[in-house]
Amino acid sequence: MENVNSLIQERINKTEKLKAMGVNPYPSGYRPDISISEALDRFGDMEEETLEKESGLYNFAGRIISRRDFGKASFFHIKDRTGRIQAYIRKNKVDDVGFKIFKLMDIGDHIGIKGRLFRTRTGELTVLAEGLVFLGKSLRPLPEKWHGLTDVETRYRQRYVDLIMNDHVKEVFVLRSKIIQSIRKFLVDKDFLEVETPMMQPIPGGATARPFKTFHNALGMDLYLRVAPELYLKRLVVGGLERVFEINRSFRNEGISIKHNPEFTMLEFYMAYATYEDLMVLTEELFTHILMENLGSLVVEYQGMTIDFKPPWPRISLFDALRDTGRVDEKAFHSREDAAKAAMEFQISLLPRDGHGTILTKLFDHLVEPQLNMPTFIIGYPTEVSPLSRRNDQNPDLTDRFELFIGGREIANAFTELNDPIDQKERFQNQVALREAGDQEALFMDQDYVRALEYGMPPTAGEGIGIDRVVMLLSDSPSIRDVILFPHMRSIETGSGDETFEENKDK
RNA sequence: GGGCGUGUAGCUCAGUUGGCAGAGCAGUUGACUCUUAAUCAAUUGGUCGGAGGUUCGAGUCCUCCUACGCCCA
Repeated sequence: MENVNSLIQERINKTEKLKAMGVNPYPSGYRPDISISEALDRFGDMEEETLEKESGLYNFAGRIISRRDFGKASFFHIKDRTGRIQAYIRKNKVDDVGFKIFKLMDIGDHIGIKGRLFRTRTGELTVLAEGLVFLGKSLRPLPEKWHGLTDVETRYRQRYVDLIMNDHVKEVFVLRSKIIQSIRKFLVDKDFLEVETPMMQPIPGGATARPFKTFHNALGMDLYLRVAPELYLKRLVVGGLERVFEINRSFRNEGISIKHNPEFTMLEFYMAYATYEDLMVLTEELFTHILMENLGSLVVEYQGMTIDFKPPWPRISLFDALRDTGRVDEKAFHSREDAAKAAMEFQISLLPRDGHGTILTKLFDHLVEPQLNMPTFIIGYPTEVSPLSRRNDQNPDLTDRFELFIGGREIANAFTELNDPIDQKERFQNQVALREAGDQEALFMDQDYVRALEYGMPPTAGEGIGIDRVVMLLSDSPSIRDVILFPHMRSIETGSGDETFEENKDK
């Protein structure tokens, strides 16, 4: 158990004193009748004389976040979800017991204040307390008032403290929620149906990525956390749900970085009778909608660069983008050997099983992707790296697919869906061969998905958009951890008594 | 997996050439009924991330481990 330090002990002692006075340190049932922002909005601009006449008695509630004590009076600020306001308590305005209770309160405690508003000599709108209710004891001291909490590890591990101390953090997560609402509204207005598909899947699919594995005891079977909802959503299109979308978590058992969290949120949507070209237009429309609704502008400052989202966005083929760098020999586009040679020049690690298309895509990822700051559609992905995409009619080695890059990162991936069950089965077989050759990211054979296609999927296009990355762009956040409330961290040594961990270790 | 950096009081941080572990804020005690980083006086608080080593002596030097950050794979 953790050592109880003197600061916590001091607060426990105060709690005991409150109890001795007959005060419940954790009461329930108190209801504020005005929020802080409401009070500020309604009375903030009022002249002092009007304020005196108009301001009635209100019940406020909030957490004490600062205090300036005098002998028989005190100024302090309280904070609720909507804002912060100053309060003033005077011994002769509340009774002796009330003031004694206040003296036992600390920064961090929750308090209910009955009072009316006035303006101090310095002009700040302030609640003059006529009564107070103790609403909840905080046993741990909050970080310092001036520097606040800056230690990133503590900010992520104890997000609750981060949220108390850093208003900007809360704003990011409010924006995140609003962005998701905008997306939902945009799609619902276009007659898309929101659905939920399995996160625990017997066969993981829909993306080339390493999955997490778990075990269902009652069924006696392995299950995987999904790496994408794709194959289930497309089964629904086969079933006649011609426009579907899902916004939820996917899981990838890969490294953690500034742009990767093991669980992340993705929007995937599928639209029958549409092509990947239609989706480029739709994507521009969607981003315009999100940006105008939440930021009121199509121009965004991100980490010192200015990103202009005004459509149309350039569409460049992957090979052309690679050519345009001028850093890859033309021969690399025509033979695997020369592509491999080019990759070696840039110290890109290759595997013997990597085909020509894979090598060129790796070159693109290395040389082009980080440079694509303005919204850019890259089209013409090799079939080899696109096992679920429809082949291009002119060139079957390429697919009807695009990825969207913004701020040097992949934001979206979309394609006209492969709805030829025979071609799909062959693609799966190629993936299985890669898996057998040791590629842990390769797709599994999914017979049921092939069977679904055999019933006939209408011509369809689908897209996945990384929500976390979109929120990063719109909130000017450098790390994905800044837009995920509880990002993954290594667990701190829990000691030998952690039975839950021991029990699951063998699985 | 590799490289660089960081870890000292509840929080934010100093700590010199290896020589008594510090400051501000918070806390405690006292004064104070218009302050807002309130003020004034006094004062408590430490597994210097962990283990080992070098040394008369280690927060400081060395090795290993650990967590976090950044870069690379």
